[in-house]
Amino acid sequence: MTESPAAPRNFIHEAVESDLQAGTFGGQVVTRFPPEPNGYLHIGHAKAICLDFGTATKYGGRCHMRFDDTNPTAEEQEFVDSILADVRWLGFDWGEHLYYASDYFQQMHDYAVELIKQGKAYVCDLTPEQFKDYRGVPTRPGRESPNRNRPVEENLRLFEEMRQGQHPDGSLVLRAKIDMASPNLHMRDPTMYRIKHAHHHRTGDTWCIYPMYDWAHGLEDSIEGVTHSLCTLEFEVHRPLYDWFLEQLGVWHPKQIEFARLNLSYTIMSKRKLQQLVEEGLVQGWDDPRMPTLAGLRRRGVPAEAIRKFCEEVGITKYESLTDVALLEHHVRGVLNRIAPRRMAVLRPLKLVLENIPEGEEHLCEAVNNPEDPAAGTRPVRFGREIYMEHDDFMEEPAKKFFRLAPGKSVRLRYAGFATCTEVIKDPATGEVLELHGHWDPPDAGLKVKGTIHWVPAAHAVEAEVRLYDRLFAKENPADESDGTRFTDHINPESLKVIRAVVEPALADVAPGDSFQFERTGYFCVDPDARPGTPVFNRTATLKDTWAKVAGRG
RNA sequence: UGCCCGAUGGUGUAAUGGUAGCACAACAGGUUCUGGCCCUGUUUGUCUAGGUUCGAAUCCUAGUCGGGCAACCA
Repeated sequence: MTESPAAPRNFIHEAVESDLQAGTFGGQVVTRFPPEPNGYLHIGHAKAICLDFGTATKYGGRCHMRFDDTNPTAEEQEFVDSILADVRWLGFDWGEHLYYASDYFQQMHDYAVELIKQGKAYVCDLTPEQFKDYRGVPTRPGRESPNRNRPVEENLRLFEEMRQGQHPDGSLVLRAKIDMASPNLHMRDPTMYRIKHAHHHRTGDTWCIYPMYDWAHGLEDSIEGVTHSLCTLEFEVHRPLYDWFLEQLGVWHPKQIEFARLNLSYTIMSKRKLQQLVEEGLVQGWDDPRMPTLAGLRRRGVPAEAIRKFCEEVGITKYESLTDVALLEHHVRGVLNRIAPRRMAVLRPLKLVLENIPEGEEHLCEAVNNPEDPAAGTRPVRFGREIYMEHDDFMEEPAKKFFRLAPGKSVRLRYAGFATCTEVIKDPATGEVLELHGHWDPPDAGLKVKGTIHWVPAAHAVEAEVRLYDRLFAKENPADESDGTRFTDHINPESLKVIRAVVEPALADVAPGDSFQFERTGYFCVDPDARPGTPVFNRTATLKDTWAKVAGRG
């Protein structure tokens, strides 16, 4: 593992340490990451993954990768595959500990029979409407089902009939007999099994009854010898039930500990909402680079290491918070700054003709590949009479503190000496600046200039498609619809701008997934859509732009 | 309104009865062939009211505010 050394301690680690000290679980630490294979993983899951695997690693234990596949109508093999790939990409290794809840279906069934025999579970034929009615509401106790005192033998017979497929979907359920007056709704005789004549992606048609989460999850943990079952806050009210089942059965009893899920500003994390974005075509798929899915972040060019560092830094608490997406961006830049090779790319080209360089004459410049990493070496870049520069690096009437090119002014050309602007060629009709002419001075001319700009040699410029991504939502907390608006109302119309840029020849031959820093512009990652000769780059993040702030202030 | 959980700068967190610290963000400056990186500095915080204590962010009580819970979902 490439985890940074001192992962900060949190209240869960304290609990683990105290269990270790007390010998509660025989000195072991076993955690698990238990996704349901019904969607793609997102950065919120990454927090859980880092916690589950990180805690196990920290205390010399192990973490199980387990699919909680107890609902065949929602789950698919496609999601199993993507989840596995995403966890691996994030940098975690479950070794041989890959499990499926569906592998325990027989064992869970047998435990259910045992509970029936103990008189602690019964088959109930209440309709969903009646069920709801009998359960009551939080402020008032429920009523007992008329089936509650069905004899054990009859319960066994009916449950067996359920298993054999003799009853239609929804006609019967198996319920735990706990307490219809409990202030905790989940303790009011919760459902353990429902009938679903559905094809399961792993067990096929072997089963037509499927266990409910509360019944299944604790058993999965117990069967695998999990010690610390870490989950999000909304399961807190389920804990008494988790404990109740394992106590009745007298089996291995892990400790469930809850923590707050991750919320990111300008982002939505709900699986349902993400699905809606995909289905309504508001994004281009689960791996759209604007999506907070791991697949999307990967395609965007966000390094796994940045996600791990981010997850480590947001910490683990029981307080529901909204983390600033700027913190993620900070780690993205931090990692990429260290490893991304530098290249020159001009996003909005403006031609600059250096009149004192003869046509056809070329100079070779030596460009540094990564100032943060001397081992990355240098590369040659050809330089000649005509170059492309960034349109934004020219101002006909320069603002105060504008250190770039303007009529009569000079700038340094990165690695290639100096340019002084002598003439501005404009479209007479629109006034638009079309081309610049100027004078060139070699690097040793020693002109006193404050600015350096990047450029691409016109004779060797390579055209590229560049996708400029920005945050998907313009509202800090788009998931909050309490103001009467819907999250889709706040989609940032500028979240994607596709442009044609010119890049230096060294960027002509790149592979999908390669990351670069386009000097002075941002970090970019090669998209799988790239074809030989026409690279496609996704903007991962901009560079910090002090000038934009100064200019923005007016 | 029944039960459960929580509350520390703008944001995320640390301090486990003894100097409220770190990171991000913001701001100011230094450095610089990237207005990047790096470096220095500044601003801003313990929800309220009582209580325990020599001493409370921390313990107790009450309140306020926020979140969660009424799928045959997980």
